Amino acid sequence: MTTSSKQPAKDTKTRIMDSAERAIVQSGYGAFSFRDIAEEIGIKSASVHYHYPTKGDLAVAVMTRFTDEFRALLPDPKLASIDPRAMLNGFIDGFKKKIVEQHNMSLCTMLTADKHLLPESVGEALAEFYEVKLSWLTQVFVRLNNLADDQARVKAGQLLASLHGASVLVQATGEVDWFEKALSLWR
Amino acid sequence: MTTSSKQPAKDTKTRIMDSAERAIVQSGYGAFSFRDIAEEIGIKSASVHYHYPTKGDLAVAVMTRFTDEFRALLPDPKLASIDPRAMLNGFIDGFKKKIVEQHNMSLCTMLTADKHLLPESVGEALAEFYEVKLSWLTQVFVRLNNLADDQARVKAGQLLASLHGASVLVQATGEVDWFEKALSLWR
DNA sequence: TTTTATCTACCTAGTGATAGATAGGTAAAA
DNA sequence: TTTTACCTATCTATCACTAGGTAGATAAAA
Repeated sequence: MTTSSKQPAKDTKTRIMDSAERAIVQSGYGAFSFRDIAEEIGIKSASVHYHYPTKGDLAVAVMTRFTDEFRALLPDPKLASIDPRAMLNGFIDGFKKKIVEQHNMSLCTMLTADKHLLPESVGEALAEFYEVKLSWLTQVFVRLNNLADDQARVKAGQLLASLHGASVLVQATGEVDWFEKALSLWR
Repeated sequence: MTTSSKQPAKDTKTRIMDSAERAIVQSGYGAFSFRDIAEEIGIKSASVHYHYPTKGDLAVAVMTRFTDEFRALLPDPKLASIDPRAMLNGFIDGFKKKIVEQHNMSLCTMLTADKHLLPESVGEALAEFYEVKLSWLTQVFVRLNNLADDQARVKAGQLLASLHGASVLVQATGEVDWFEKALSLWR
């Protein structure tokens, strides 16, 4: 009774972002439309513009939310109670879950491919996301392999490339096994 | 004088494919148009449809030509006169040239990202290209590391993932250095 | 307690631009 | 005379985006 009768399931802004994220991940920035989103959640496209004036605004909101949720999932790399190996595997598993189980490429890979079409603001949100991943992985490699910062950052880039490239392979061939094969170097 | 006066510089079909390939690589399948291509080469969009009835036909032609040219550049993996290490480096350098110097992602990465939008025929041409790369790399790794076929194919997938992932990193960050960093594992 | 004003979240109806694709014509080459 | 390679002109669909309106909630003023 007292349990938040003010919260009507999910608010419209959230439902719009959910739909947009799914559409971008599936078809890219150029191929998702306000009309499709509106239809999916049962309002008119003009009402989507009410919440997010432009397509760029919506994409930035999606990307920002994604980055925040992602950051929240990452443990502190310095946390002594977690083995850095386990952190790495957790990171890889998280990526795998997104691309293999949902059967598409990651949000950031899709937006990167469409970078020439993006408003600058979306490009910035995208760059920030890569920086979050790179700096977290760098810290983990520093701990795991006793490396200097710049050396660890190179390794972070290598792993990140393997992950993104694995998603390309999976998508292109339709064979999900390629993910584990491509990542077996790191496990 | 006798040098092919039949070949008037470049025929229209070729110029259309050149323009389409550049456009796909730069902006993806969804964001290249018959109108843009027509304007670029100085004819009308209806005339592009004369040569390639549908967008899918044009994309298949581009992808097929790309695969053929690519295949022609690859040396026979069994050729004793070439060190397999050198073959690998040549492969990586070829990829690097495409994505770093031309400053965009590869044709196949772009089309893979847009796979949900592609006519089936384009998807098939794309899959064939990946198979060409994978089987060539597999043969090279068999020779280089004395591996069984299936083990070598896993390594081929790992390298291919690194390459494609590196192009994503370069595109996302704008820092071309990421290519060599991500590939340093393999050189 | 009623009125007035404001805000939220949607709507209808439309803009101009652009997309892929087609019908039908023309002029030159084979 | 048929084919080739282009053209003009147009079709229908869809795009992002906007103007202007409305029902309902909230809240301050009378």
